[in-house]
Amino acid sequence: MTLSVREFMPDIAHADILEAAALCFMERGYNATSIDDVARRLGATKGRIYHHYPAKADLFAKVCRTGMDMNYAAIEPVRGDSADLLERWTRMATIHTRQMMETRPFQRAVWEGVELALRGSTTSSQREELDELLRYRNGYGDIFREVIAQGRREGVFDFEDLGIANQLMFMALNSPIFWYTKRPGETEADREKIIRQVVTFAMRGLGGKRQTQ
Amino acid sequence: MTLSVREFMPDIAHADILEAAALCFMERGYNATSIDDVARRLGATKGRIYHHYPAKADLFAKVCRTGMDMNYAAIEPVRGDSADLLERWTRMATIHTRQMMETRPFQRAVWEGVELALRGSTTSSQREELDELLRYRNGYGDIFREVIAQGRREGVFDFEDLGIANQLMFMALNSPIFWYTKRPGETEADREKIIRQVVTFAMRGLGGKRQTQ
DNA sequence: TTGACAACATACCGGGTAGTATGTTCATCA
DNA sequence: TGATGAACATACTACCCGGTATGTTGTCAA
Repeated sequence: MTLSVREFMPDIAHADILEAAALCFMERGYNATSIDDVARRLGATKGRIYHHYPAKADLFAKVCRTGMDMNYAAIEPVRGDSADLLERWTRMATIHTRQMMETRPFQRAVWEGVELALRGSTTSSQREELDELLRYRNGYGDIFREVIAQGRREGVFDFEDLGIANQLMFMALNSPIFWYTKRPGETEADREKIIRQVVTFAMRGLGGKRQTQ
Repeated sequence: MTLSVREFMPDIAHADILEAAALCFMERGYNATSIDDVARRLGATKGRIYHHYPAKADLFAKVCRTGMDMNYAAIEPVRGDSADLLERWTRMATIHTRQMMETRPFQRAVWEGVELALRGSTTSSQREELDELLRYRNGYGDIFREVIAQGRREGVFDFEDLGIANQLMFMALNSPIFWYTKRPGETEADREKIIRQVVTFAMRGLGGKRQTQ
């Protein structure tokens, strides 16, 4: 049961702006999105946005950070779970994948933000913000990394290089941000079926010993 | 044995420009890359580029198409392979993954081009070029899709939805374009080890019955 | 040797956009 | 009730970049 964007946001006015920004960034990418685009989607003008955010880069950074905040909040309940390790990983992966689908605009911003940070060819002002996003995201990734590392020690997972395995796992779990779109008559069962396939693919890929069928 | 960019290109002058453009597009993305950036990398000026390409979009499209050309050429030899189906898939996947690593700048352009095409928020002039790239790329994807579909019928693969399985498979096989970087003292054996892990992950993810260890 | 053309370089223009400076409205509170 | 400031809208500027128009150099053929 992940959080909706609005529920998670304390400030409603900001949530409006952030949602519109996230949608624009998802549809056109950071560079191709103008502040006027975001304002137009809000039915407002630049003034409103620049009143709350000093620069476009700050707005983007806020969208990214909000996306990661939601991810952290979503998996927090199962982190200290005392369940079987493979079961814990499955819960985490399921929650994560669902998160990718339900908050897709924010997660695509995170993806692009990480790409921008890794390229590193930006001005020093937004450089720091993007680096912080990268650290924030790596911290999140480490949570999964530790689980699959322990899983390998316990013999429930089987892979060679931990870094590569983690990358491949996240590529699979994150992939819905690229190809998932909510269909008109889509039910909760449909979504669960998609999530199950993604999680199963990743688990098998990691050499998981038990089938999550 | 994949083709190098220069070997594959018939026109040398064009290869210079395309390589420089691919590197720029990889480092900064399409929108953030100016024609002057590409020219500067070439040690030239805009004039040289605009003499050969009518617009920035055409240059980008050519880079993408070149990337796909190389992919098609690389897997062509094993398409009609009479080997065991899982073996054939493994060869194709291995070649594809190696291709992602060796021609990474071009493949990242392809990735961004597909993203741009799917977003569809571009002017009608480059719209047609991007749509053609999309078809070109889908044709390539269908080659793999048919193999894993047949594999499922023969019982060597096991997955639910064919479309989702194909997406997940390509996410894994393509992933090196995001995280792979050639290390200083890297050997051919190192590269093969990486490729093997990627291919193994994808094969297991697809429910492949035999281990490629 | 000269005309013609390819292959560039140089100089310039125009549109789009981030950011700013300046209104304007409305609620709140002394 | 008037002053104050938040929350915007409006109007404007400066800059970057795609594209073009024009100049320059070398080559090659007749």
